[in-house]
Amino acid sequence: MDVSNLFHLYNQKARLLSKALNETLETFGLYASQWTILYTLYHKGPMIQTDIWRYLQVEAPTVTRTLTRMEKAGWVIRRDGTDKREKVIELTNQAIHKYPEIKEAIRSKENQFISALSNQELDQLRNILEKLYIEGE
Amino acid sequence: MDVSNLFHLYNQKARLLSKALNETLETFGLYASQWTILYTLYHKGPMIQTDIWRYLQVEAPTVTRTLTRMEKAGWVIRRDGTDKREKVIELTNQAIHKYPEIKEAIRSKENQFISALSNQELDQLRNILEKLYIEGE
DNA sequence: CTCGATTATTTACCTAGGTAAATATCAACT
DNA sequence: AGTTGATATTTACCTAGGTAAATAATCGAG
Repeated sequence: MDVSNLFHLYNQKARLLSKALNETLETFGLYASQWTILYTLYHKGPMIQTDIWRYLQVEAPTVTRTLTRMEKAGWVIRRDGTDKREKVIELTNQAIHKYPEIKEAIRSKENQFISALSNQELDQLRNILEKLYIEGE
Repeated sequence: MDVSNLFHLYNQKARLLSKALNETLETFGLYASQWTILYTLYHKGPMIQTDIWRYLQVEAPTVTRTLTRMEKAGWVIRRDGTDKREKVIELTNQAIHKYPEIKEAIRSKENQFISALSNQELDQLRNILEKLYIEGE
């Protein structure tokens, strides 16, 4: 059995899910990738950029750029750390204030995505995703 | 149970899988997204651009750009259709010749990705992915 | 204390995806 | 035949991800 179709399907769905989520977030002037940073900062408090990209498993330049856009849009503030190489990132009051509303919109959309799945299937999916073997991860 | 982590995990794996596949394809001077077009043309023969993007479920400009890069790299040829609006895309001899070797490299890598999964889990994954509900799809 | 290595961030350059709008061609109808 | 509407592709402008290399600041050993 050829497994290529499976990965093609996987990637296709990933794209379509992001696209749909971006449409939902458009109302808030936010993008899915920015939301993952907002979400992380909301739950973990102020963080160094390095901690953010390591946690999210993306590269440093990706976070630098996304934070620049988020700063411009008023979601985060960049503060110099005591270690002058570091930048401490924290949410603005506006971001904290709007968080619950955005979170609810996303919860609703995500529930729509999985509306045809049983709890057992959700467990299976999580389990399978964690078992994917990616070298160097 | 919050389902956000599940989607975060899903997207993270999607990124890491693409990254790993791109590393494998680097030897051939090819990228994962270009491979999906090469693969499609190899199996379906010459296609109009519109047929390609509808089949792959991406937008037209995405295919325009990727084909431009693939043409420059010598993987495809763009020919004018009888309908002068259309461009017929076909693989070069070079692309057809190299296909088996690339296909094998990908097959090998993908088998590594799923090496910890049973056949039952592969079926489950395919089934779950197809059940994801994305409006407008 | 200074010099070399390490670490944090940024910059420059690449692929890939999206939307909105411009072009160009075709089709169909009066 | 000319006009109108639809279709195929492209262009311009945006976000997001990656690598390699440049900067800047810190750390540690001698």
